[in-house]
Amino acid sequence: MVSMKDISSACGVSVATVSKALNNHEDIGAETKRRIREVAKQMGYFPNSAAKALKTNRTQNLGVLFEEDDHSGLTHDYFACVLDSLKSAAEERGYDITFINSCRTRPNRMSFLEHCRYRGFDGVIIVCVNFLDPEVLELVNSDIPTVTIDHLFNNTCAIMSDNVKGMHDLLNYIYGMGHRRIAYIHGTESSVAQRRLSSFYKTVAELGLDIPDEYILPSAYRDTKAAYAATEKLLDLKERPTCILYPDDFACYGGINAIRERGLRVPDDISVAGFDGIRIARHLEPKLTTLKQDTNLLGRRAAEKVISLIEQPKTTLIEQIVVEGEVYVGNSVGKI
Amino acid sequence: MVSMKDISSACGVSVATVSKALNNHEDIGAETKRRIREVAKQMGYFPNSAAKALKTNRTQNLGVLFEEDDHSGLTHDYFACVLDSLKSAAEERGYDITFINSCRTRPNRMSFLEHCRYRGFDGVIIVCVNFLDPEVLELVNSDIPTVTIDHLFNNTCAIMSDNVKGMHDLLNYIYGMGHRRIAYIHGTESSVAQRRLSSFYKTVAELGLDIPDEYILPSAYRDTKAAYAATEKLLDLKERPTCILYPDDFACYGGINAIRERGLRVPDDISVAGFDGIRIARHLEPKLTTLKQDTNLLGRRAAEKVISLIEQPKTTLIEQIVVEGEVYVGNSVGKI
DNA sequence: TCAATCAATTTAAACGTTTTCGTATTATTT
DNA sequence: AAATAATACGAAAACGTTTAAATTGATTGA
Repeated sequence: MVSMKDISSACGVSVATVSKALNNHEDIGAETKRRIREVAKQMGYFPNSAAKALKTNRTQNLGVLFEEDDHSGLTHDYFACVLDSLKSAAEERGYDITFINSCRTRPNRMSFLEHCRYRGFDGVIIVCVNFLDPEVLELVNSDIPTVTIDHLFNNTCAIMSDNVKGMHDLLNYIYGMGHRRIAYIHGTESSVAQRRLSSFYKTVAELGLDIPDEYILPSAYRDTKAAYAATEKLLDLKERPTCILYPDDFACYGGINAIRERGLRVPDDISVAGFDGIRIARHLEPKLTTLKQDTNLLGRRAAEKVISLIEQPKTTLIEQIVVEGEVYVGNSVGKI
Repeated sequence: MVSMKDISSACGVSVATVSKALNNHEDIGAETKRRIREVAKQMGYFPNSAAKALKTNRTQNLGVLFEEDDHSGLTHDYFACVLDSLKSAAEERGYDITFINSCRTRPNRMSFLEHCRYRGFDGVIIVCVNFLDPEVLELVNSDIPTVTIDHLFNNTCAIMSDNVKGMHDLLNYIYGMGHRRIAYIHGTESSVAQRRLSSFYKTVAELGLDIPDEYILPSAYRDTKAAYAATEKLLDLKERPTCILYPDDFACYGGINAIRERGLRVPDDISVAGFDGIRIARHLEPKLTTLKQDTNLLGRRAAEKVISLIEQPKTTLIEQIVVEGEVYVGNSVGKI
């Protein structure tokens, strides 16, 4: 590897001059600068990130925290899309992305925070994780610039997909299609689930709908079996709903299976709506009517925010950034 | 950050002794070692990876190269699953994962190889990329231990999903279900596509089938529209196939749409089979009969291989590791 | 003309490790 | 008891940078 020393010898200047020339400092003569840069390029010089990091305490590297346990992180379309966009946005700004989470069963493993310190991440983005995990809290409460996605801590920046407005819009669309008996099979155990559920209640109240309790059923995210079972319950009701909302698109297909199994058609006999807007749903029949979350913007905002926390810590607000989604109109919700 | 110096002061020994104690060198007394380690733990010491890397030229960090252009990398179920498993396997062995590819439009961006040198990756895994890209070649031809997935270079280790056997098994299954008129809408422009196609020809020959030319149609991967169009062509034939193979599961649903649009049912009127085994396909109707590639093993083997190239360069063979998939029997292929 | 200012460059220390080689102490052999 | 070997530890250099402070030489102002 060619180092600054090599360049300095080649140019007959000191290493300091080379460093300053390459970093475009003010106090180096224009001609010297030009010469050094030319030689550097020609010799194929590239900085050594480790040395730079050691000296500056900056790595230009961001840590990303993803849930490992159930492999719902990377392999979940929503989060994968967020990560993809996050990554692009970070790279545009010269930051690389490294995964934080190391498997928990490793002997002598580091905590998330320890791992971050070890690697010297300039900032951290927490994408999808159990937010009650003590290790996550430790990380969030550290002095490392942190941004969370879809979860609100009191001392970090959060990029939030607007689940409240999302549910509101989706419900209004469905209402607009003439539906009055709307059931909601909702996710559980996350603040996102809570927000959607309360937005559901609020919106049906606004719309003056009277939704019976048995129309509201809990079901895990991305669990087609559970959604199937919940759907069956709804179909067994004497007065069955005309439209069913699901925790997410994936689960929605579990519900569709239950519906079809009874010889009912979507959307002719009963309508369904998903949530997320996973891409494959646009290519299947029925094309899911769903709330498409703006994964691209979510990832991008997260990267931008954490980088500005790193680079302008004073002027960057600790705030909650809300990213709106939009109703994607497929053909799973019919007109009544 | 607490450093070795802090520990050395606290213990009244030299930094060298601390380093050796923590790295479990032979020439440090048992009691001293114990004491140093205890103090280190108690002071919350963790090594500084940058300093360590600077000194040892080892980062314990692997670079992963993913295609960016069409975002078919991270957000593609197959590759996401491979990455997920890759990541777990690497982390079990103490290696972290960082993305290599930085966006190509950046001014003054580094080539892949430059990026790897800059970050000092100990090894590289190339997952999904245009293998003809000069930058990829430069990387592959460098002295950095490299493993490719699903592509064979002459000088690197390759982890290959067994597309030949996969196609063979899938065809045999379909044949076993009584199908004789089997069409293949195949992917293009990759060695994977080539291998599958030649395995298709070989297998139909073995089976003594006579497949007319018009049963073989090209179509891009994951392109539902193209698959739809190709399917229509097949359905227009005077003697239509009884089963259609698709480049991948995603595309297969495009084909299913075309079939259903004509009032035909899968698998009663016509059968279809996918390739990949993306998870959602098991939750949809029809459940795709497909060749499920072993993404878990692919990722794991890749991580293991690159790490052994790093840690035992002498004894590690440059070889091709083949990972078999298996026919996943859904209900999209019917009995004839 | 002499000090003062300024621009351009260098010196040297520092970042936190690892590692070679040397030294001091103790144990073993003769 | 002396020589030798083994054991435990330390000194110092090195890795490739950055940066504060010092230095040099030229230019300016009075």
